[in-house]
Amino acid sequence: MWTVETVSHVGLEDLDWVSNSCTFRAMLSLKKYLTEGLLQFTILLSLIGVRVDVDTYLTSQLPPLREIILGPSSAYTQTQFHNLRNTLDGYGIHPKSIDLDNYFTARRLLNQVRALDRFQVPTTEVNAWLVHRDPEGSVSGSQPSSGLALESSSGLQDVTGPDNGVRESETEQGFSEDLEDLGAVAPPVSGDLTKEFPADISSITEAVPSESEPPGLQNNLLSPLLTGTESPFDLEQQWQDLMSIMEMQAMEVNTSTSEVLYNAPPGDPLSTNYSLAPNTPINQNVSLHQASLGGCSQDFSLFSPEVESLPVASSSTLLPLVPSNSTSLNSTFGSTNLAGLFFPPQLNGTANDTAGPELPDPLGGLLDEAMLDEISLMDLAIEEGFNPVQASQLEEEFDSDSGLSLDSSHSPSSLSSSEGSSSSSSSSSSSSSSSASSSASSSFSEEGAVGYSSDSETLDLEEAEGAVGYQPEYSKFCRMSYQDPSQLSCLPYLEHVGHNHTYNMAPSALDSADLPPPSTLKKGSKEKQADFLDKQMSRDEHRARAMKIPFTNDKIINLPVEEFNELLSKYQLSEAQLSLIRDIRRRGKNKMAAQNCRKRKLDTILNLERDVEDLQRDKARLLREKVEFLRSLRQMKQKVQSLYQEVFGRLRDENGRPYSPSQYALQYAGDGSVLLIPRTLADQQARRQERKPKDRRK
DNA sequence: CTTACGTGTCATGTT
DNA sequence: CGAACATGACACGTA
Repeated sequence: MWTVETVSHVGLEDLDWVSNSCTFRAMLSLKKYLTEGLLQFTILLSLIGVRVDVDTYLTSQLPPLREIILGPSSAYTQTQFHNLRNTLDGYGIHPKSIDLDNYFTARRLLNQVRALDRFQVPTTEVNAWLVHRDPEGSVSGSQPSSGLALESSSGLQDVTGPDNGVRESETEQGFSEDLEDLGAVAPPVSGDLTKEFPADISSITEAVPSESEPPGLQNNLLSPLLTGTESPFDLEQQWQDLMSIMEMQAMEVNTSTSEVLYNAPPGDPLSTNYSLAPNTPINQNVSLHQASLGGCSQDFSLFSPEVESLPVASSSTLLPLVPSNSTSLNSTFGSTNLAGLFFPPQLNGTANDTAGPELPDPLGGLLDEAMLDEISLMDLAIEEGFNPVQASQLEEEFDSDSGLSLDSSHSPSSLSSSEGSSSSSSSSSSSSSSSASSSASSSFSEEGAVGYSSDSETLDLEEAEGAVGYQPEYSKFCRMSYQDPSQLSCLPYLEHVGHNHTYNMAPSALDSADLPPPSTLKKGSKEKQADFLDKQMSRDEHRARAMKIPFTNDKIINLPVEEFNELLSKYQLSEAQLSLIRDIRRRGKNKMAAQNCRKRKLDTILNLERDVEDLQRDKARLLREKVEFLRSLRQMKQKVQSLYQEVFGRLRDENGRPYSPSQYALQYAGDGSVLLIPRTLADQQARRQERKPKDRRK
């Protein structure tokens, strides 16, 4: 049902409050929706110019696109202008958007996506166990100290100093728990190493996750990192998988971000399916214990001080395990720049006196991949129509190490983006149409009423008749801004105010009746003026005058039906007059309708332009966030790798010698523990694990 | 003269 | 069913 409605024809300066307002009007028919949807879609595509792959980032959650494709036209539906000033905070909803739920949902989800810049990693613990051959072949979990149980070594414990009591107790507890899990079920082992390990070694690394461990992300992130035996290709593959998972999760806007990041979907093959091997053969547990990753729950993306101090904290637990030849932890761990530790594949100086092959850098491939990904992002951003400012901004942000500044919705690049696009993509329409609309239609929106009055011309005419310097443009201008409050007299129902009704009188009578005394105007100018005024009159006005219609066209057009009929009944009118009056009324109303229609159409275009700009902003923001995530992930991996190397470098066999990275590797288990296993087994597991995600993904 | 644009009008469909 | 409204298409005037 349509009440007195009009188009909110907004100028650019009005977009703010218009975009923040929402009104809900009657539902249009499905056909209309489809028609309008096609129109909007077409306009949108043409406005975009370049292909904007917003769906990749926004799926279909943003109202504009969704509405365009699926349903109610947000921009091209009718407006109850009374509500136009109702504002909603923040992200623009289309003033005529019907689907408020969609809007709020999209808004909330967008906020959640924005919140992704806080990349949190829950606390977890890394328990490192030495798994190696026991010369005696009879080590069980109940005898942890028989082998390399360094934490039971009093000499080593002394290193920790007196303040380590708490950690020791923690260590003891974790140790015994792990013994239950691992050692207690470990059968006596003897003979060849590989034979020693159970058939289902992979189950070790897929062990049951501990409570403190997020099922999804943590394993996803860490498990591929700690299997240092994988080839760069494998790691890249895993990294790609990781990233795709992250992307999917990040874009899974139907669930909260935290849920996405922390709780993998129930069927997530990467997070479930962990089972502790019933018979986990451990020869000797020990050497490293509870090398903690706790503290990672802080904002990881920034590597806040807490996180930076993490290695130090863990080092204190490591200290008792480490013989005297360890390097300073601060020098190796506290530094943010871990590249030196990292990329030289050799373990740090403390590690290796064995001339084995260098430890393959398990993360080099990952980082390279990350770099490539980021670079490709940059290319993508540039290719897909971001203006140079945006692109350079993106580049700057990526290059800068100053942390994350992801509040990009109002970032300079966003502003420049919108400005740039509005000045470039819509230069023609926004410069011309917006200027036109801002003058003509802003008042239209302000006033809102349809109150078209063909009388405006008449009024101008009449006013001009009394004015010496009549300006031809004035009539037109008044017509354009007939909704201006100052033009209330143009409104049909106020017509009687200060309005003479000699409009339809014969020109001669009109002249004599209305014009100022002859003293002020010469007859020649009077005639000229009459001619001019004749030209100013519309055709219908001329016709009405010719047919001697006894009332104004304005009344004919704008009077309500009853009053209109009443008016007609007061006069004796010929059939030709009645027909003309009906035509005048019809045409007049249609004229108003056409004007409204055009304003609405223009408004639609402006709104679509704004939607496009919003989407481009969103896309740019999401791209920046993605880059930030990649950076955070890279930093986290560096940390993990540093920890890995640190832990590995401090492991000592029964003879106090470090383990060769070519023969042993630390294996990350799902329950947070870390096992030292022969590299051959690690390779096997890596291969096995590598296959699984691929199969699952299909 | 051509073209783009604004406007009015008509036909037709919708509310 | 008629009035009012919406809109595509066309005509016309003008810069």
